[in-house]
Amino acid sequence: MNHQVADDEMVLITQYYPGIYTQLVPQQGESKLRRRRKKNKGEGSGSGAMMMRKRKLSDEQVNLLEQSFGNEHKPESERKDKLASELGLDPRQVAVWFQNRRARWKSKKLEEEYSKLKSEHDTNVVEKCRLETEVMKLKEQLLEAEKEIQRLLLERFDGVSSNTSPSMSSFLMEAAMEPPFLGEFGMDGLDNVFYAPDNNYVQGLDWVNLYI
Amino acid sequence: MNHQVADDEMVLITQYYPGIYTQLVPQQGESKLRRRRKKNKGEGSGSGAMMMRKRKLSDEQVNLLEQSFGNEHKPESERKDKLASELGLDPRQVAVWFQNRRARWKSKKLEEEYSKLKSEHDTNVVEKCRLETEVMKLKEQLLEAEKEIQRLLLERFDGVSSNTSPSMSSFLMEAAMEPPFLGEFGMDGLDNVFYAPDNNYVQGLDWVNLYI
DNA sequence: ACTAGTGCGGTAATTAAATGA
DNA sequence: ATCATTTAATTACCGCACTAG
Repeated sequence: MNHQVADDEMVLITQYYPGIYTQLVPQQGESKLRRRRKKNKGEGSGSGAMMMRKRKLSDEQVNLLEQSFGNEHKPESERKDKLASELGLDPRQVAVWFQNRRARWKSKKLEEEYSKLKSEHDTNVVEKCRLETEVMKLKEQLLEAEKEIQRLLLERFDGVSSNTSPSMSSFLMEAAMEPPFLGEFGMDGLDNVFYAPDNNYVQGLDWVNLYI
Repeated sequence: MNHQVADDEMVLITQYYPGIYTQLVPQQGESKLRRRRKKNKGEGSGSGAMMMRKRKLSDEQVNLLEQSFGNEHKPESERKDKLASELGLDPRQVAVWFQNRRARWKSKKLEEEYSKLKSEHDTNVVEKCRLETEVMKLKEQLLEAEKEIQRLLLERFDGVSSNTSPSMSSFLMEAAMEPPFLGEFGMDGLDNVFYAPDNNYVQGLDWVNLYI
């Protein structure tokens, strides 16, 4: 009960209001090639110099506006004017409403995209970790296999290093002779495309609440 | 030189303004354990109902406010009051300014965090792709190695399937007998921790400009 | 319990700069 | 190139919630 001075009451304000945008403008054909009247002649609607300013649209007004926004975020001026007359609002107010609504929509979208991206990112981090482990494991197995092959070959020829499939053996050699457990795997053709910050710290949305 | 219409002019407005917030509060000791009782006495300051309201802070005022914001995002009331008197502003305006500034800072921070996260995410996607390829390659090699081992073993015993190191062989078997070229690798212990949308579409920031 | 003070989210409105026809 | 519209940034206010005395 501390500040109900003039909640959604009228507040007297000396404010020039944008013209009346009366729909009784001589309709000059097109929908996009007219409309000016910024230098409003204050007398319009309110007639007196003072205008009443309602601060906060009624639920009904908001509902209709919101519904229209659902249909199209950026309606034509004609649509806006029609809305204005239907709602008993100044066309200017409707225009302003849509502008602010778009801005709101945008930042909301940003937040949504952020959390979506965040969860995606997190799964990828986990996945990446798993893949790295997988690679290490496979390299180790490959090394063991190669050792086994060497053992079998040596056992067979006892000192001679000629085998039956040289191309495959060298192919295996190449892979198995890499130093295992390294975490980096060549960066074959994708160097320097992105810098890799590699900071896998997963912070929540807490930063929004700490200033400094 | 295009918009000096009435930049920092005055506009008459009927607005009750919160009291004067005199800075002559008796300082009661601590820095964190006081602060309450601003006793603003509403009718104060303006007393007359009409107030002058400057419609846009001067550069100087904004500069000082911005500087203060750099020091601390959420200054004490006393600090705000001091600022107000230094700048010739209503303490209310200063409070409002800080509030709006914080909101702005927050959404800006959100945008920054978003693009940071985005680039991180992109590098991870690339990395993940690379690792998957690596895994496939290694599995293939492992399969080849296992075939080679089988070949050598068969060649040696000609029909009998007893080898010299059974544990290692089964260990290799397990890995090499998985169907290669599959793109999924077990999901060992990490199932259902995160749902994996797996949509690697990399959209830019274009969505911000398309409504509908 | 009561009350004042503050922060925050949401919203309305205005202005400057960018864009478009 | 003027005029109209849109976006981004600002300023301000309300309503709610929380906190502290």
